[in-house]
Amino acid sequence: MPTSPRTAARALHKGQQTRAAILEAALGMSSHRGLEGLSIGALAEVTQMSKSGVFAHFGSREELQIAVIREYHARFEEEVFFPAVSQARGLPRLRALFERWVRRVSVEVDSGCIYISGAVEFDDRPGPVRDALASMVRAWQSALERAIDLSIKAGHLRPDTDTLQILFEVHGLILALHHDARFLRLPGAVDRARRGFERIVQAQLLCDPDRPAAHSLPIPIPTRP
Amino acid sequence: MPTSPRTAARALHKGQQTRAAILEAALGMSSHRGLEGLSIGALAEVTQMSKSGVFAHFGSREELQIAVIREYHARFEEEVFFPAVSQARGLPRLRALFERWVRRVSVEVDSGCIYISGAVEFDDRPGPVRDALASMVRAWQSALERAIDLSIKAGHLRPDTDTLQILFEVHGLILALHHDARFLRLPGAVDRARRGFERIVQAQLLCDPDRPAAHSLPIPIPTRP
DNA sequence: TGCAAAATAGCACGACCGTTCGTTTCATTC
DNA sequence: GAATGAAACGAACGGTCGTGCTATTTTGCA
Repeated sequence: MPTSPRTAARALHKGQQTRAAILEAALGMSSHRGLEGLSIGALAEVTQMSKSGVFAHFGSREELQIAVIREYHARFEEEVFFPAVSQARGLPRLRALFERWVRRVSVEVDSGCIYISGAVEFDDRPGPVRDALASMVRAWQSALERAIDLSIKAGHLRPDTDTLQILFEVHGLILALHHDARFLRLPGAVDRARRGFERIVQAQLLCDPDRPAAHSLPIPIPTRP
Repeated sequence: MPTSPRTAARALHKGQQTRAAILEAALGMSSHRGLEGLSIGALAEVTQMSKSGVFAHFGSREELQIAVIREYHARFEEEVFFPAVSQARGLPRLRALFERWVRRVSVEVDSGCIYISGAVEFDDRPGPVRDALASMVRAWQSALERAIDLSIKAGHLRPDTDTLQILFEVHGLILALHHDARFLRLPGAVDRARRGFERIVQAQLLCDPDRPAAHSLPIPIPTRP
């Protein structure tokens, strides 16, 4: 297969290639230590490079942090959002979104969610990093908001449903899951989150367009390549 | 009033006095920057002392962090727990606990809850700080657990109520409140938390021993001396 | 194959970190 | 007033941090 060298789909130039490798390591590091725990020196050690070599790819620590946030967002979309929007509008799609979100967070029991840790680290530290983080979180929240709205419009949820209230409570379930599973290391938090979700949905249910219990969705467990 | 100088109830010796002042400043600092953001140098600047002067009172940064956690816990108890246990067993007490918890977190919109930020900072950083934090959080959670259990035993909540599930969901509401109010700066998060709590309680209600809407409890707003 | 450009290394800087140590200040007691 | 013990200071240490510089190597294209 002849690849035109400059714009070839996958034939990254050396620079972009190592940049991607650095970003990969940075993603792992900030999942563990948080975005503030991201250190160029430690990153250089992991990637077997010099500090300045790592540094040159991003120009500043702040830019690196923002790049990490963007990369995390892209992966989150790919793993949670995109597969779920292939489901039918309304409750099935909303269920798929939540289920994949739960799975993502429970996979992250050993690595942490950057949205959640970042929200705590930057909640009163204004600047471009916080802005980037907040805009990503808002994007995800309005995606959920749309899914809830569609569930109402589709007649799956009661028309007097308070969309933002549902969003608030569902988000709370995820945060509690992250807290209990990751900090307290309690078992069974995943099921508690799922049961909480079902309880919220049941209370607003008009008619269930899906199987009654959504505990075993036929969604294949996503594997990261 | 003659005070015997050594064991006088309130006449703290100079050492304990400045130690308390340092702790006060440290509490404020770690509410804003997190326990990891606590810096002896910055603390010395705030308290108008030398770094080594501050240091000597705690022996290490870790000990300082643990002292901060203990102090935070004591204040949390005094402000949330103790006043609430004066309420009648069962739902009234549970409502009071939640309401005071909500108020505390919403006051902390400008300063942050150490339990929440600490959980994120130390979720995979083992050591004495994490242990201290976890034991305080667990203490608070089991206090809530007891209150929920008493609500069941008192016949206020259905006997088949899953105590830990309620605890999980209620905790999620607080975390969502902290996230939305503090990071996203969304208005109305406090009411969303209250409505979420009422929804959870209503679903498990046997007979309401209190006024139907618990939005305006006759609890005086606690003011910190 | 050669050459420009991109990528990386090496080194040093200033700042801040927690910690140590010897000294000085101060209040209390004999 | 001298002696004693606690409290605070000041300077320094070794370390890590992000960030500039300047070489040097590597890469990709003519």
